[in-house]
Amino acid sequence: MRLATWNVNSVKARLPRLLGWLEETRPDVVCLQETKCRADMFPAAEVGELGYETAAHGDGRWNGVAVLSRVGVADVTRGLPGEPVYQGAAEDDPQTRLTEPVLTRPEARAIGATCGGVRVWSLYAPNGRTPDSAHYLYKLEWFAALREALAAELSEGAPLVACGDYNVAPTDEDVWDPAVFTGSTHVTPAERRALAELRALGLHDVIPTPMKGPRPYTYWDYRAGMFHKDMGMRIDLFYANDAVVRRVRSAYVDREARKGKGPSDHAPVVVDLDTDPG
DNA sequence: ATGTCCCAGTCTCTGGGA
Repeated sequence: MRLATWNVNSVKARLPRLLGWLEETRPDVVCLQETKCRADMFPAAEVGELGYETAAHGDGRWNGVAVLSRVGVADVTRGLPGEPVYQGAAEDDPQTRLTEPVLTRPEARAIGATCGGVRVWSLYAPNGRTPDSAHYLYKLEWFAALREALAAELSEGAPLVACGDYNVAPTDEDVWDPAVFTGSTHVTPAERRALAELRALGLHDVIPTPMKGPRPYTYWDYRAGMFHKDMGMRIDLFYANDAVVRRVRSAYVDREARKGKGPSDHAPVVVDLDTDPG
């Protein structure tokens, strides 16, 4: 069974590349993030022609997550119980308030589905912007809601995967130059503590093989030739419980998908599992 | 590092977000 997670940075803009990648890579289950697409606008028919069922959760312009599966989609959950609502715009200056309406409902950052006997979560953590911002506090609150949701599901011990764009580099090894990130989000102790609390629930970080270069980065900024200089970050994570980890045969970063014309700024992480021993 | 890409609305440019 082949699973993958990929922040596509707009499923509409990436559709030709997504379809080509699905045909070439043939994953059984794909978790997508930053689809930037309302659920009813998701190109389900196009991926359906390749044999995939879709479960999508989207609110339009930003965010958006989905699960594609050719081994079934059941028990779809959109959002997290108790997930926070970002109120930052209300605290900003009056001009911002005029142009950016205060959110009244949660953002589309989590969707869960059961696919081929595995409970799968596609996750897109808030960016956090700067550590002194309201958005950073929102990010930490979102992780707290995620922890509660996963704790409830993990208590059964059934196979579970929580993968996606966590917008946190777990260690200094997971950024190209730790000195550059001093004072920035993605590396703060509180964010890393949020990841540690998830692992304390019984989740394990399935670290992929980089394929090229010393580190398995999954994201490289579009600007300044960052990809070609391998100045990246590992922020797309594949967290799995014991029932999944003991079946992991291999895992890799598909950096080929970051090359060429019109790529996402993230590369997919692909994980192959042995057949469930039963 | 701040060199690009994507989105929607103000719509062949701008501002916001990452």
